Amino acid sequence: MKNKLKILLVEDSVSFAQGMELLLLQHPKIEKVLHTINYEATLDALKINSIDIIILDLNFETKQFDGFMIAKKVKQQYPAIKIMILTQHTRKHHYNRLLNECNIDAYLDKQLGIEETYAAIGTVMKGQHYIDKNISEMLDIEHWMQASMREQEVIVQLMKGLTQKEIADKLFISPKTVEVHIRNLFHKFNVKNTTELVSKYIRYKNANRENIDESTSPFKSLG
Amino acid sequence: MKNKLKILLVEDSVSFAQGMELLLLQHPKIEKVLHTINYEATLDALKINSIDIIILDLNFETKQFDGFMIAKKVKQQYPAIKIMILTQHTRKHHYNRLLNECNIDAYLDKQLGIEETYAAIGTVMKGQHYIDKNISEMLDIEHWMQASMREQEVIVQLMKGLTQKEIADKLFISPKTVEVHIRNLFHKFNVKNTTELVSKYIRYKNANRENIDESTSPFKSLG
DNA sequence: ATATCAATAAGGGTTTTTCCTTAATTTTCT
DNA sequence: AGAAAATTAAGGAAAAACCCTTATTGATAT
Repeated sequence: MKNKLKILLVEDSVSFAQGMELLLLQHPKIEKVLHTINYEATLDALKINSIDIIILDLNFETKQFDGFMIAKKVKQQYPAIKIMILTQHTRKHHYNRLLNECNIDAYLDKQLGIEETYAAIGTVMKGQHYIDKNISEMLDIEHWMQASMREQEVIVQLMKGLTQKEIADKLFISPKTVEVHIRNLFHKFNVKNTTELVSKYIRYKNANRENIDESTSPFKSLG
Repeated sequence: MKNKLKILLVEDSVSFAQGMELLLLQHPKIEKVLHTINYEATLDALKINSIDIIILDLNFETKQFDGFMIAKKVKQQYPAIKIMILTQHTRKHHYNRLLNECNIDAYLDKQLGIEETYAAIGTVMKGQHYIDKNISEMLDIEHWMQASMREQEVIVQLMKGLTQKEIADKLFISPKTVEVHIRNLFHKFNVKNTTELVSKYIRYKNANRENIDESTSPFKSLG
């Protein structure tokens, strides 16, 4: 990595992109940061600029901004450009599609700090893939998505230290039913007891950090 | 809060301060960000500048940079200035000393995002105290510091879902001893069973985020 | 419409955890 | 050196967790 890097940030949240740009430019190896917000602008930018890395924010909510399409098209036209995915909502099928169909180079959790991004850039420029720890961990226990509502209610009570009997009283069901829910959770998530269950659950929850999720942009009002 | 805010950042890690400065200046209500790295420079800066808020990074490791002294002195000389503490290693006695002796206005976890800082600034400028959620949670279970080495080893195995017998075999001690360690932990941390124990433990560990702790600065090399 | 899945529940049995007490040895701190 | 805390361990008993099987109801999906 002798030359300085030129990065294109594809991100539909302008304020987030601005903060990101400032942080990226802090790094001595990063020379230039461009910013586009959609498919057309991205391809236009690539025509007139030489870009090393695209950092692509996958926002699956909006339809007019399809990260998959951008990733695929760019990799076809410019195979040398590294594509790094930034996301908040990881799903296993997204992950598989991006890695296999689109040949992306890195997969990062948006909630993580800039240091994670720097590390990913280093790895990717060496020609290796970089999958962020939280995301790979999350994928392992992606079964959480398969947990039913009732099952999740039970886990929440387990974390508080309630017994099966106490949970039954709280949810107005039989202790035997609570037992079934717990046993089903054991099988779904391949754990041996409630201790391991909540252990995995909390680590997953934390990898997802849903409490911070509300604020896509770090720039809120001061009230 | 009609006027724009002038902030003084007291921080011994220059790179961290620079990133922080950029982020703070992103906010429309923040006009100016100064930066000092020690006691004398801070008092000098206060003599020639009108400052609204001091964001003070408490680094308890180094002795030449005593956050307590700065906080106390500033509050004596300039009672109108709000002091916000940024820290990575929260301890209950630090917290008490800062709030009671030094009259600081906010207490924040360094690992958290800029949005937390913005929220804290808003609260503090209204004259209220702001104690970040992670920190208050951490203080509640600050007893973790009282857990012995052996007890912590046992918790780690509990999280993996091992039974008392299995833990005993792993640590080459009697199951009865494992039982004693677990029972002692119950009393120390005021929980009812292992499930609640590991639940609290992981949440504490995560509030502390020791895995990210190594890197004080977000600006690492690209390798 | 019919198969699949979520949620409910029970009987009966084994294993594990949890609580109570008591106590010896080692380590650590003052 | 002496006190305090950590680590070790046991016997006995109650409570809870865990495993297996079977079964009904309601919702949802192909």
